Amino acid sequence: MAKIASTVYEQIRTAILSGELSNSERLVEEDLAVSLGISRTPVREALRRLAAEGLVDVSPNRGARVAEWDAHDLREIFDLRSILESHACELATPRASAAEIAFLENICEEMEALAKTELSSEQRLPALAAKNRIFHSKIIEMSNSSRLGLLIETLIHVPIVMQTYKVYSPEALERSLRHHREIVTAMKAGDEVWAASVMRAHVLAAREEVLGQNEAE
Amino acid sequence: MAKIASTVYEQIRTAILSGELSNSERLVEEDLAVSLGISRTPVREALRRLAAEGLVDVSPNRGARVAEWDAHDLREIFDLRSILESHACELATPRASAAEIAFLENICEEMEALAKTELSSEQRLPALAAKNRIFHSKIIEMSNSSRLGLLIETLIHVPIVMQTYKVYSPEALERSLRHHREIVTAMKAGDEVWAASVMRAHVLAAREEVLGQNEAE
DNA sequence: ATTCCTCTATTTGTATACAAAGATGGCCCA
DNA sequence: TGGGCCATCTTTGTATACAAATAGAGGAAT
Repeated sequence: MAKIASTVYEQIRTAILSGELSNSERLVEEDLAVSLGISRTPVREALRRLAAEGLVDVSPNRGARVAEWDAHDLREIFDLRSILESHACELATPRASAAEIAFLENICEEMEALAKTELSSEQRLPALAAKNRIFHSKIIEMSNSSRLGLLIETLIHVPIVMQTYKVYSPEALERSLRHHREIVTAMKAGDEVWAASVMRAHVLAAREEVLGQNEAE
Repeated sequence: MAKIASTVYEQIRTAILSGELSNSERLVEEDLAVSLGISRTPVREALRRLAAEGLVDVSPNRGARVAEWDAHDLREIFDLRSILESHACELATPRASAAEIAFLENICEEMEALAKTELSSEQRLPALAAKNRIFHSKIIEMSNSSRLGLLIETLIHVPIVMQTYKVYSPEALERSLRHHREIVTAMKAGDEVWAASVMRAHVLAAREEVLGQNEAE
């Protein structure tokens, strides 16, 4: 076990993203340390790191708690994602190789196949979400801008938390898959404006899907 | 003194931004601790925080060193800033109050007055840079998007480092001030597309100014 | 009964001690 | 003479001990 701090960081992060740690739950260093069988030092380091990523809030002398987000936060996040991911598309399009295009097309096919299966939503949604992340990550990677990737990475945490419990409607899912196809088509055509526009629409559509469910509560 | 870790964070950060710590210089925890008369613990926390902000690089078991940036990094950063700050303009324009517009106009006047003085570049550039930061920060604040502000904040560190030693040409300075004026005019007119476009041009122009000097070396 | 205050218990912040991983330099061998 | 290996020394990673600050409960005053 190389670094305890990194391990515990992953553990707490996973616990937050999976919803295991409820919203605004207090994260006491000592408690986490004993429950993991380690000392407070690496726990502390992990918490500060999570704070830097926005997954937990820490106040001086008052400790850390799981961060909380409302509809306004989600709107902000998706707006920014729509801008940054469409920029990634713009950068990626002129750089895209045939192999990369084929890779993206392959993901499209896999997702379409998954969507057609008769599995229950609970079974196929995680698989779809995983493929979806790969699709988006690939385009970001193709953009060849490490900082752009980092910015999007930090923005993506919160939607993941929300998605854990949300189910997309069949229409939204179909639209999403069509968007993916259209993005690849536009990139194949070398039209970065087209690709970027579809990506922006894609993320904004997702925003409405999530916000609609959330604001209705 | 409330929190030593925050104090030392500020100190190291200032030292990096002012160029006091040279590029890729090694930051040994023990050395920093004794030179500041404290223990390694808060130094360590400060270094990890700076790492999260991208000002230092840390490798496992090998410690931290001041981060290094090349022309490609700078290009990435200014590209992203141009997108994000123009978005801030777009959001800020419909929300701008008369008082806020007046505030921005006031900064424009102060900067123009500073530019006209007969002081040497070394004297007036820091003052101009400070006003410039206030101008941009104000617009970001007016956009009412805390995450947008955070993203831009992290992107801004590196250009500050570079600007420390760079001197803008008189033409670039004048163009910059005209951009500021035009941004305020566009916001006053309630035209967010205009405002955002000028802001984007403003940041991209700055990019060329910095890159031109840097790539020439 | 309510509000404010104080005291205590809990929790965070910092220091120090110890363990583990890298870097460095010299020495041996080819 | 040059390259590779071992020992040591430096530096980071983790644990523990102690100090400072906050939160919460209980009591006193109004």
